[in-house]
Amino acid sequence: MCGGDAAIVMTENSDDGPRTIQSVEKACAIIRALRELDGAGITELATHLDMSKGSVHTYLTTLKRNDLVTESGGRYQLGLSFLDFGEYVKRQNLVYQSAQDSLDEMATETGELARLVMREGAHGIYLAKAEGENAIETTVRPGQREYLHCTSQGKAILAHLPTSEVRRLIAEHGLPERTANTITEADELFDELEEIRSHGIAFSRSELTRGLRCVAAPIYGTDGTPIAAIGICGPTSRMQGDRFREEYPKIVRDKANVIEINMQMATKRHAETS
Amino acid sequence: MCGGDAAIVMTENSDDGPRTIQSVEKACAIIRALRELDGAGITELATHLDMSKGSVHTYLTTLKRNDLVTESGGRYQLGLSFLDFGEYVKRQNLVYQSAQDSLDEMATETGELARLVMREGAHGIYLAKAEGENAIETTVRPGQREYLHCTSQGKAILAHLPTSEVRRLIAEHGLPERTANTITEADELFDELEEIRSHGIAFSRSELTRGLRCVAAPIYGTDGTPIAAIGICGPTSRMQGDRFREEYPKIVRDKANVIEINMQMATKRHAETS
DNA sequence: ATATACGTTCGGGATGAACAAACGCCACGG
DNA sequence: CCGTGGCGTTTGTTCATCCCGAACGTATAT
Repeated sequence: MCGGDAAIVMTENSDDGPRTIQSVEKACAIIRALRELDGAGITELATHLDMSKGSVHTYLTTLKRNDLVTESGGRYQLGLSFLDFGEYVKRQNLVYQSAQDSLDEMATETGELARLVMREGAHGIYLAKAEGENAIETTVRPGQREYLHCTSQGKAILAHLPTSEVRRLIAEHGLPERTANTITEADELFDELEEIRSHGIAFSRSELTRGLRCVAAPIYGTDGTPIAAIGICGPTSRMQGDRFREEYPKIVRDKANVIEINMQMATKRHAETS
Repeated sequence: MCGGDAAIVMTENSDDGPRTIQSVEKACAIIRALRELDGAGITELATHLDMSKGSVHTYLTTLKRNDLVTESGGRYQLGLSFLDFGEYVKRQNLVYQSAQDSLDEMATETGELARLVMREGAHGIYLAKAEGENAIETTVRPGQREYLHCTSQGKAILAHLPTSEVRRLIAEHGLPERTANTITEADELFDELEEIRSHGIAFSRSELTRGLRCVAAPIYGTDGTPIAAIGICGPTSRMQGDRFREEYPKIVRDKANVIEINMQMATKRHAETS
């Protein structure tokens, strides 16, 4: 036998779940690092990620060949291809396609800011907005992620997910605190979700930004689970009384419904052509 | 000797240039395929890419863990993280930051569509636009790539690159034909570039879209090479006479200059703070 | 009920990724 | 002018890792 007894070595992915390609994980780590560092050199990345210089170099060459990173003068940065993919992902998204018109209408009818957020796991991802005449300016950027439990739109989604699913998300991600108003206790969250269900609408209470108030409603996918949410956001001063309690909730619910119908029609159309 | 004569095997990356990580190449291929196919199942991808099902599954699991793809009901799609990265890449881009205001001004002053294109290799990447009162609608989307030789903005960049570099690009990519008006002969291209240099401005001649005309000027980076271009685009009917030959070229050149200065100031500021 | 198609899991063997060290290059500074 | 340090790049070798193929479980359709 060549080599004598085979030493039983600790191969395999330790144990953390299903098999993964470690090279791809490393490539993803490099991409994330390039973002965090706003671009970097090879040595910098190597120390940051605890890899050998040679190895980092090979990875970067590969990513560069695939246009995911660019290099100039020894400095590597994320490439503009991401912009291309990002636009693609957005436009190909069914909710985005179906919501565009309704968002615009919401904005012009209310004069405020209308927003679309989509769920991905425990996060809500801000997809699109439409600005009314008096719309506030926000620093939120498309693609930005935020935990569902700390935005009104996120809570609108959570409220209509199965309780077991919500518990799973809490167990997995906890309830990270974002501002002093963030709900950090599970019981408190469930009370709030209960209230949202009874109203059919989620209100925010300045959880992320002081003085900002939102009215949000969920959008259901074809499978009956909430997959997104739309909302109207404005300053507390204008988001009050009847408008805040009756008018805007009605608008938001109506538009959410229109969007759902648009989505259903689009899926039907798609099924027919294939 | 363990194993007898070692069979000399053809390992290594065949020969095509520098070493790359093949797993990462495959991951990139999968990402591209998911885009082409607008999402796909595992078997579909496996046949499309000529890989084994098991292998594709492992890759997709890895990409899913890193939020680059999402899965629902056995159907895999590119994830919304790309939107996040795309926005990041855009906003972190120095040219984009410096050009925003100038673009808006160009649009309001002319009433037409103002555009910003950035170079990446042999391609121009459409980065941003500003719409004037009468701006035409285009189907071009941020992040979209087009060869430099078939847009006015691309030619504005080419004209001010070293001739050797232009030759290299032609040798590597050729001059693919996009419409009947595309320049496909190197000599013809060099004549046109010569003319652009003498005017200091690039005019389009409906190369990509019938009835569309542009006036474009390059934007130089700190190293003295053109790295981007801005342009005013409108219908041939309005892009005529003095406006087309004098007024708009002047505006475009001026704004390009402002953008260059903005960029220099930004880099200086950045250097100081570090 | 049977068959087909699909996603998933798993072992074993070949391939390829990682390391480390050396190299070339440039910019400083002695 | 040469030495020195920092950087990106290259390369040989070794061992881990990824790939294949085949089996399994499940859902859907005939």
